[in-house]
Amino acid sequence: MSATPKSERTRAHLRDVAVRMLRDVGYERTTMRAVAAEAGVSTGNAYYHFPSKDALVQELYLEVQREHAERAAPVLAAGGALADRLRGVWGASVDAFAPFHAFGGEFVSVAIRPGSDASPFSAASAGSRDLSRALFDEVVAGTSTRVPERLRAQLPELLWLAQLGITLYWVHDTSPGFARTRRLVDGGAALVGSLVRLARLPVARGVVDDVLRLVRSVHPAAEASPASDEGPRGRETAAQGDA
Amino acid sequence: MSATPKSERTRAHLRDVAVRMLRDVGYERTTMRAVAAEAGVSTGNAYYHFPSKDALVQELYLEVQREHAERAAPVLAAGGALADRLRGVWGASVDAFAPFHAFGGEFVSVAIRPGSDASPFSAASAGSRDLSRALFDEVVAGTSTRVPERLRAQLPELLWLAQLGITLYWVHDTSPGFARTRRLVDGGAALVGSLVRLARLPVARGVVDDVLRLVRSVHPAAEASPASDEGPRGRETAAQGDA
DNA sequence: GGTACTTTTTGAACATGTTCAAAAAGAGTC
DNA sequence: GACTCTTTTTGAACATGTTCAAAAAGTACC
Repeated sequence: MSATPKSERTRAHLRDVAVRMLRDVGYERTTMRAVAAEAGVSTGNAYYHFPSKDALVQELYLEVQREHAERAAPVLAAGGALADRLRGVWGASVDAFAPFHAFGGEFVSVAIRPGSDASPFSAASAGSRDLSRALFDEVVAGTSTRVPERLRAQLPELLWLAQLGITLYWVHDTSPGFARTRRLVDGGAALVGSLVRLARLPVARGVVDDVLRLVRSVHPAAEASPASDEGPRGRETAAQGDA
Repeated sequence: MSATPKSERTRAHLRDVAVRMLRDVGYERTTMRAVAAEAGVSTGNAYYHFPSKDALVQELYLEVQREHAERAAPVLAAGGALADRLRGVWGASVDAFAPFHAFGGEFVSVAIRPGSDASPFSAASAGSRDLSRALFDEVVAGTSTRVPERLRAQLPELLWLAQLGITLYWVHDTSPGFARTRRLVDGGAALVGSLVRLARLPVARGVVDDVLRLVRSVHPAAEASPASDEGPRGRETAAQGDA
């Protein structure tokens, strides 16, 4: 781990400078030359420690995700209804992401590119992704709302995907105080509550099963209908959805 | 319109070369210098006719959208159940987009950036956006399925947003023949059919209204709760959702 | 056809992300 | 300390998107 302490210090310093710069002046104006200069090393050296600019952005994501988790913690500790927990966790993301809204578009643009290390589905993002996913496992696990057994397994992932969708919406949201995004969060959370309640009714059972089956069949790690689905395909990374 | 015929010819030639190149070698390898050289003009001249590389990508979108509309036409002409029409139109997009899958990620990345001309919500995209939206107006208008009145007004836009989501999924889809995306299309279409049917039941009425109200309240062109919502904000363009 | 004006075109220039060969610094061994 | 060998660091180089001042071509009017 601590290869050479000297090298490790250079790396850490570069990361700190980069994260601070990304936060303060955005993606575009955070040039590799500027980061390197600010850190007191050469441009090439920055590339020795980080394979690309995206790799630096990745470090930022990790910080933001930690911030989100921290803000969500009290909500998760409190127990309560699913809708309330969801509202709390989704809402916490709006607060945690707020400082980055000005450059959110740039970050999302970088993150959405399939090959990008910064993609929420990439192997490189495993760290921040797992952090974020765990929040929704906890949302479901710790709620007093009775969640039908059939739903329990897949619900957290769906809520995480919804989190991505909300973030995508937020990036485009220019309303003061992100009022629209907050309406989306509040309404969405309430809706999920209603739907979960509704899912218990016999009329809904068919549709619920359809949805769950569809989600499963569409999941990259699918149970594979024609057997040869996820075999010798090495380059593929983790999960992916539609956000 | 036909300002100077000479200038117009240069512009058209640049556009044709660019679209062909984007189709054949992708976004990155289609450099402005290469486009200009291939068209037999200087680099600066390309910038005289198109303000940015994104503007050229915009031209590609228009072509692809036309292709989609063309493939969807027979389905739309045929009438029938909502689910079938949807499956046809969404499925047509998979076929129409297929030649660009290799570079789909690059295009989406460009399109997702809020300020970008290539964004599906930008003013510059009005042309291709309207083309695409009209498809879903027609899907709903021409179906034999009985769609509850409350739904009719908003359904087309929701389906269009779903189209964006499907495209986003497709971009990440590495399964052979886009099998996963096709499962998503088939399952999604069937699901919409079921849900519309379900929406007629009294139990569902409450949730349906919640959804519709939420979508409205979250729409940029919202009826504005605190009155000062869409006032003196000139730079804002058209609609936007979460895809 | 010449003169004033606008539109179009050019090519050099700039800052960017990234690469790379070579230099410098470290680490281990005698 | 000198000698290998690896790790780290450097700075110049490359191709990119974009800008810009100036040249060329076109147009309108005398």
